[in-house]
Amino acid sequence: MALEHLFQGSALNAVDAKGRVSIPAFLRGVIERRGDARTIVLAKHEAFACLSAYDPAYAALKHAKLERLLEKGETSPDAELEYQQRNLMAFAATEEVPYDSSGRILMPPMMRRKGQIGEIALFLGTGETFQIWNPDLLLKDPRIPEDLKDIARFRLEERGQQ
Amino acid sequence: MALEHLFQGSALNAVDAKGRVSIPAFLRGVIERRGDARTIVLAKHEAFACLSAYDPAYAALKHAKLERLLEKGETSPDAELEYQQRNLMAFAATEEVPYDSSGRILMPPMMRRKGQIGEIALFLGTGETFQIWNPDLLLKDPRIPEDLKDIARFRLEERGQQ
DNA sequence: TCAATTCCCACGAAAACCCATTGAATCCCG
DNA sequence: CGGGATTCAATGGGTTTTCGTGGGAATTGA
Repeated sequence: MALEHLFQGSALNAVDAKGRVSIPAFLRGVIERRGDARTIVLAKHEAFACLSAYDPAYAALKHAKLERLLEKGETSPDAELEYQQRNLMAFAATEEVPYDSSGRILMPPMMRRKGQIGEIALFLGTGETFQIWNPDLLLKDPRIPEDLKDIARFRLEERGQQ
Repeated sequence: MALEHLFQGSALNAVDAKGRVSIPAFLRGVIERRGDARTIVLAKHEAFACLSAYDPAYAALKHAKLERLLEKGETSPDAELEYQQRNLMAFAATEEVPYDSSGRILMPPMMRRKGQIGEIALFLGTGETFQIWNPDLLLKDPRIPEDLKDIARFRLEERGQQ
């Protein structure tokens, strides 16, 4: 597998009154290098109180990964069911949204609620995908490494001083 | 693993008013021989009060290693969480910055603070990666071998005489 | 018709780009 | 071997472009 271009870095962007958010340029760059889409796929993260996001090309890859998992651990009826459930989550519970010429998406209301995103969205690159957080929720989560919280605090501070 | 080209040597460069720093040419040479990118990845060093830097190719290698680890030992929820945490640290807590035709990067403010880099940056090659130090902090660190501090002192002296 | 969505333009700050200078290292050729 | 010429690296400064963001006009649809 191994994707050539990886999402990395962090940024804090505003969600305006219309629900628009700029996808940071450095993430858009990766999306457009991976494929020629100007679109992102949004999903609720499986483990954290945030959204998971990626490009359409990655969605296909993810599907292939699930298939492989099934074929490896197959024979068990549990595995089959789990596969069905994962597949549902991977595709039905996601939304694909395009970004405009200035790099903004219109955050879908359902996703905004699922991710509990308020007026400010924290973007975190995680390699194959990236995450979108309500920064306050990240700071509260005990599973998040302290060093990363420092970064979130720095971004908040940076923005506050303007 | 084993990368063919290794970072070595030391240099002291200025950080100007705009936050720009020249990446020493001998380090750039290694980056461009490893891959064809003209960018470096910056991260806070895990142990020292400095920054760790490397090329994107090395970052991808690191990622592939993590992936393999997960696919081998997965299913345990602990393993899954640890994977998430490592991924966050490896990608969200780092920044990728391009250098221009004259070999300079714009040191991101967050990294500059994390590494406590002032007006002068000390570059040290360490094989697979290189480090960027505030020279004063290096001289103060008791864990740094005296011989290395001598090199730092020499570089400072060299520069002072101009 | 009114509300909501999409499109378009505008602005300020920041980043990327371009050019110029200096000093050091290297080359070249007698 | 020496010394002038040439190249390259590091750095300073100005200009252009991009990015994130707000707001208004146009369009859609109930």
